[in-house]
Amino acid sequence: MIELQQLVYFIAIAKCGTLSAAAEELNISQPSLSRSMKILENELGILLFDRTKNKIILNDAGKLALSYAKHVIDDVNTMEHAMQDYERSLHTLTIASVAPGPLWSLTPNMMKRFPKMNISTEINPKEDLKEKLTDNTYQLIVTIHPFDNDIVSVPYLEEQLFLTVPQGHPLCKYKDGIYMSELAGETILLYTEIGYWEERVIRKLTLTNFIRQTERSAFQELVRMSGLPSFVTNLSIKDEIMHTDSTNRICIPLLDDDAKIQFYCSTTMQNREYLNALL
Amino acid sequence: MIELQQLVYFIAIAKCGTLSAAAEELNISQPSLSRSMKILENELGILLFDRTKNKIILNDAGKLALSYAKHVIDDVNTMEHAMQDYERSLHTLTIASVAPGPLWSLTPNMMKRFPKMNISTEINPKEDLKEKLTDNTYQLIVTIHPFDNDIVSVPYLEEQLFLTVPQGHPLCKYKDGIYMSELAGETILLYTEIGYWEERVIRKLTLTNFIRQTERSAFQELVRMSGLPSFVTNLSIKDEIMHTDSTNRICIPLLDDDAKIQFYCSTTMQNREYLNALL
DNA sequence: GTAAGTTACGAGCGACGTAAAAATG
DNA sequence: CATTTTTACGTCGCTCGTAACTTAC
Repeated sequence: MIELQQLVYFIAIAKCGTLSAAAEELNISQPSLSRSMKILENELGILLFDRTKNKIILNDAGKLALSYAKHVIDDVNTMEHAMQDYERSLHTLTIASVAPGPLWSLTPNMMKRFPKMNISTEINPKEDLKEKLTDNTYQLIVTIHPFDNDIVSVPYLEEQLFLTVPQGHPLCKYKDGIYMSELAGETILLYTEIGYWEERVIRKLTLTNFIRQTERSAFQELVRMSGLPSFVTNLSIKDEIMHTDSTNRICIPLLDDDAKIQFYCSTTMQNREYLNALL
Repeated sequence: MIELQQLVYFIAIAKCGTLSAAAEELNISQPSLSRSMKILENELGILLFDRTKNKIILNDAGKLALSYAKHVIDDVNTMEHAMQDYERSLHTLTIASVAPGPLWSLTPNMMKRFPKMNISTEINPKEDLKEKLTDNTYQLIVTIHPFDNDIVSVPYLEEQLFLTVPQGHPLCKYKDGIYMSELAGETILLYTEIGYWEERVIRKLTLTNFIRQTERSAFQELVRMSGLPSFVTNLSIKDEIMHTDSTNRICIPLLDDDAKIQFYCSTTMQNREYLNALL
């Protein structure tokens, strides 16, 4: 039987041009390499090199064999990588959510519950979460609706949108609640990485001016320094409370139905142990 | 590095279901097989089997690995066969001719000149001989025209068509020569494997009746027994002369231009040594 | 108890490296 | 004379097989 190592050696010789150079690169002795190639030639039943007394070069058969050998080695490498990827996937829990809020508690929760797993999270407001759950791209998804058909779903968290404004801001008069329609003409600071909230609320506020900021820390700095209104939710408020206190901002609940989302956490039947933590 | 043998073992286990059965089939001991699989698992970095104390079955990773392993082994087998085919091709001289006549002398000629080669011959009256010479399907071709452009051609033989009839047959009056047009209405025995002659002459004799025979010996028997006319050529006549004598048949040359063919023997530049024998 | 898999141990084959030889430019 | 390949030889390691052990049906 051909040995893979022989093929690797053979490819190295083709690449390096001489036995000596290839042996150097392969960290083996040159006599060993010479022998290996003779054995390979015997196994294939055909000479792969034109040999003169002090020169050895691929002949036509060698060139033919080279293309096959590369193919075989490529396949072996593909196999090894595929198996490594699969092994890694066994230790990776990928969570996708339509909005960031649920991940703030779900991620640490899962890290504690499955300490040996690599937790990978992703905000994906698109429609393909269920599909990617089924094809195992994701093992856990957070959406705004439950699923059935071999998918297990549980209600997870409810997220309520608030507007925060500094003390003394004109909007303070709505401190018991405000409707989105009343934000027309206002300028509001907006953190951009909010997933489905963008589509759910922000796109509808066509008469409101937004100052967008993608960097979380820069956004928080702007909130503190500018005195402009911004959004928070019941889920984000723990992060923001420090700033809320230090700047004396007040939280105004948004009263529209759209300002409240019930999230559901779903996974496949075979991964349902991931949901036990939430029951 | 993975060993191909390990993959072969692995595939055998998947096929046989148990280590014992696979070891039996592979003609190795079962402990050896058990060890090989553990080593393979180590090399791939992932367990391929679910092991209970006295049972071992492929897990999901194993099923994944199996498909890759089969692919790798297939490629190796393909490589081995390709190299064997190539090796064989180095020892095979394939000659194609548009008609059988030239092969009767060319084949023994080449066998004597290249005694280590396997000589393979083929009658091919189609237009693709030059193409198949270039792609090395054929190494030597016999056609009715010479070629140029990296192809070496030499005139080889001239073949002249004759009609043989028994003594006393009405056509004997044409013993100095006959035209094809004068064969209208005659019934003639025809050996079918005549390549280009079929198209060159036979198809044009629309008013002549043919009794076709594919088997050479049966054809010769028919010629001897029936007293019907048949065709011979200057190249075939050595085979037929015995019958000609024993049955007192006479040969009548066909006088049309079409009844004479000049053949050319051609090969590629790299194989031009094959033509040296003919110069 | 039989059949299957794993562990332990000893033997043999094979691959490797060093050293030396042969050949070319 | 330097570079390259091949041959010879001794050592080390790997794989194999036998034997013994464990476990399940």
